Amino acid sequence: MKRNSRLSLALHALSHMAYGTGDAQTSADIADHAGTNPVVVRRVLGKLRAAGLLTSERGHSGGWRLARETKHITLADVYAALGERLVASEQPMETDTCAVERALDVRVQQIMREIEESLVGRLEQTTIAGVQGATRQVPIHAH
Amino acid sequence: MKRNSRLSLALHALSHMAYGTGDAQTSADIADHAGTNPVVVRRVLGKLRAAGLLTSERGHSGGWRLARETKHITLADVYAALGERLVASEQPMETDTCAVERALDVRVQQIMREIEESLVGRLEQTTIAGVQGATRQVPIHAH
DNA sequence: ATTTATCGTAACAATGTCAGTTACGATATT
DNA sequence: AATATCGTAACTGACATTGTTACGATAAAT
Repeated sequence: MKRNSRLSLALHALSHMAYGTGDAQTSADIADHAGTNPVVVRRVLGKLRAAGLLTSERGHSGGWRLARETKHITLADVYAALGERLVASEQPMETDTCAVERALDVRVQQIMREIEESLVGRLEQTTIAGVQGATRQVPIHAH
Repeated sequence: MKRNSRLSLALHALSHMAYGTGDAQTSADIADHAGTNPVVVRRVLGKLRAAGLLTSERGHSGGWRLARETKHITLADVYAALGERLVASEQPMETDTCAVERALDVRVQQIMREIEESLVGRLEQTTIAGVQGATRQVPIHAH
């Protein structure tokens, strides 16, 4: 895995769990399916749990479960849970530049925020059920 | 500078040049204004030149000029020029997973591409003139 | 109670990306 | 000839990210 792997892994895991039998999915299983490591899975899914999208249980026969139906989880929820800012950044401004430059900075950051908001708006329009459901419609070209 | 600094720097430089007197702007000047280094500026603006958004001249009294009016340069042009992929990635799929997993992979990547396209659609709606023009309307709070 | 399976988390290594920097050649003006 | 500027390579340091090992905490199974 390489870039945007957290978001990609989260979508993978959520979609996969939606297929599950109702049993909890272990991080080892999810890691196998997603081609990564159990600790990495726990790291990422831990954020989703903190956001109330998943629950986890320790101990024997523990693992991960969906906290709600996938049709009530949007990509924006996942994005927010991971705390990613693909476009905008929340760095404070430098104060040692002139007023004109600062105004330009403000404007550029404002534009970035607007784009970020637009992105989130788009993410709100797709649910995990939408991702997962459509998977069935994708033709599988087995080589 | 830290994150998304290339895009941010590009917007900065373009907006700044739109204010210029018509003289070419040197990378040193732009670097000063943007709080970075001339070489970094030349790196980033070089991509904009390759995309036909800017021209540059070597030698004494050389520098950078806009290749078109700022109202004919959209943020999507800049984004494309920089070759950034904020959302999607163009990495090839792994072939050693099972068909179901591959189908899920395909679907996740498809979703990412759709989001990327949506982002570009949003970027097309704002021009550099829009960034620059609105700057005048932003109140300057001088501290 | 012991064993086993699982999460939670810390610590570390390997890797990759990126901005910054120095240096120097090429080129164009003065 | 001197000067200013871009173009580019090479290197460094900072930082982010993933993978990995290790180990404690917890809960079920026996």
